[in-house]
Amino acid sequence: MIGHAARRRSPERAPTRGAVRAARGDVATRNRVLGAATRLFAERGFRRVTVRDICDAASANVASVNYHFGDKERLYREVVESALEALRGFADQAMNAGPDASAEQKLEHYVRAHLGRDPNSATARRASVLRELFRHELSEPTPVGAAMVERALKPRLRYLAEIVQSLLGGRASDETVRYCVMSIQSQCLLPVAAPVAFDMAPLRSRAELERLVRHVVAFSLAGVRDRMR
Amino acid sequence: MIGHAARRRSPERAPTRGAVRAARGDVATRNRVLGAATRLFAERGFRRVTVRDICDAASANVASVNYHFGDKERLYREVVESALEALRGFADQAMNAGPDASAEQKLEHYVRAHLGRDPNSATARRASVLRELFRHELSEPTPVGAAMVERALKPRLRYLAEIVQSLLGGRASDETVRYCVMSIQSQCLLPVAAPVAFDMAPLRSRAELERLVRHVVAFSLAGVRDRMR
DNA sequence: TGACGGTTCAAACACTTGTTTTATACAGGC
DNA sequence: GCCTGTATAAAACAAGTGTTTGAACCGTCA
Repeated sequence: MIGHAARRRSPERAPTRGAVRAARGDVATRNRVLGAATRLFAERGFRRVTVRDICDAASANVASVNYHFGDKERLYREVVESALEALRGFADQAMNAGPDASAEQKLEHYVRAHLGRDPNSATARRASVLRELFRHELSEPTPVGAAMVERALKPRLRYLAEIVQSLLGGRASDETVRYCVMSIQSQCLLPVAAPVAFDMAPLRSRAELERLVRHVVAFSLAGVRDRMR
Repeated sequence: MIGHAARRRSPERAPTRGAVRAARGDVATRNRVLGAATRLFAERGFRRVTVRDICDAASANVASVNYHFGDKERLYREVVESALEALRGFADQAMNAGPDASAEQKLEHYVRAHLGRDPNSATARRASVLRELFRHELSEPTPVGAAMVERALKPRLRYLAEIVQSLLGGRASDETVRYCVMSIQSQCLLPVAAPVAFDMAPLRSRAELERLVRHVVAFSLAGVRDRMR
């Protein structure tokens, strides 16, 4: 499994091109497998999905995972890679409140991108795939998880640090900034990471989401400003 | 596995008593297995531990799990049960700041119990077992997880709600109180639930922990008070 | 002492899971 | 036509996993 090299000989040279059959009506098997794997890995995590689950869901043969991706782990890596790629749009949007936004407006925009999004929107769903994958990585770490932190989370923390620094007028220690970032990001992450912990499971109404966003923004602004003195 | 009844016939009547051998030098096999299982489940979660792992660690035979506990799932349940029991001391302490403590002092005491504890203390280690178990439950839910939320988390949220209500002077809506509780508890939980996300992995010094506690308290007090207006 | 009963052990069983193999189908180049 | 390379299918393989079995061990007590 993950962390071990493929057992015997790995098909180093991936099937170069071709997909002759796929030119016709149906989606290429490779894509169907990738799609099913994305859905299932997000639902259950790496270990709790079998290649048979994936291939059944994709109406493909058991061997197709190994044929098209080498092994289960590389399929997982490709799923994560695609999710990270698809998330770029989300991240760009969350970290772009407009050219002349104040620090307060940036913070509100950032929080809203995380908590206030209609869960049925396309970006929200793509973002939620990565979030689910990440959630599973927390308790079931694979070497892939580090890449997710590095590419998806770290940039946001840096962006948030800029906002906080700006709010504090540059008069705070690095440690204070780090703690404020942690406090804010915790509020953005935990409710979605552990919905069960807060009875957040039922999907909230748009109005309720908006009140939640306003709460987190107000709470955090007050918290940060208190640290200024 | 979990969620399914035992396959053939389960030893309904647990081995009544006895443990004749254990009266002597060594710890009873049952206890060794329970201890090893606690450690391993906390480390890796239910599915990623095999009964052979447990029995090896406990220097016991493979059959001992099924003999003493019926099956792997019931062993897990007993581990969680013990952890919940052991945690009671921690919870009592976290939710008892002394007879005449102010709401502010209660909050500080509560936060310190969660974030500011020397990770090597006995209570902290017992609490961390349950936290680890819970962390795994987040991404790999078993029927046992609900009990953990109900018995370990819900009471704390209620206690925190009392503090917040007191801080707000009873002049806030239930929703506001709920959101404040969420904001505070998020800060108490996430850093320990997802240390990798915040570079919190290296154990912090006592002084650093103390500063973190003070930050969370100040940040949260300011946040709550802001919601009062 | 010898039957009894709780306990332990090595081995086996039944099943799952990732992977490999072997065979077949099919399109394009010779 | 044949040959080659790609793609899919069915079956098999090897390792791992939860569980069961049947014998052996060892105090206890009639």
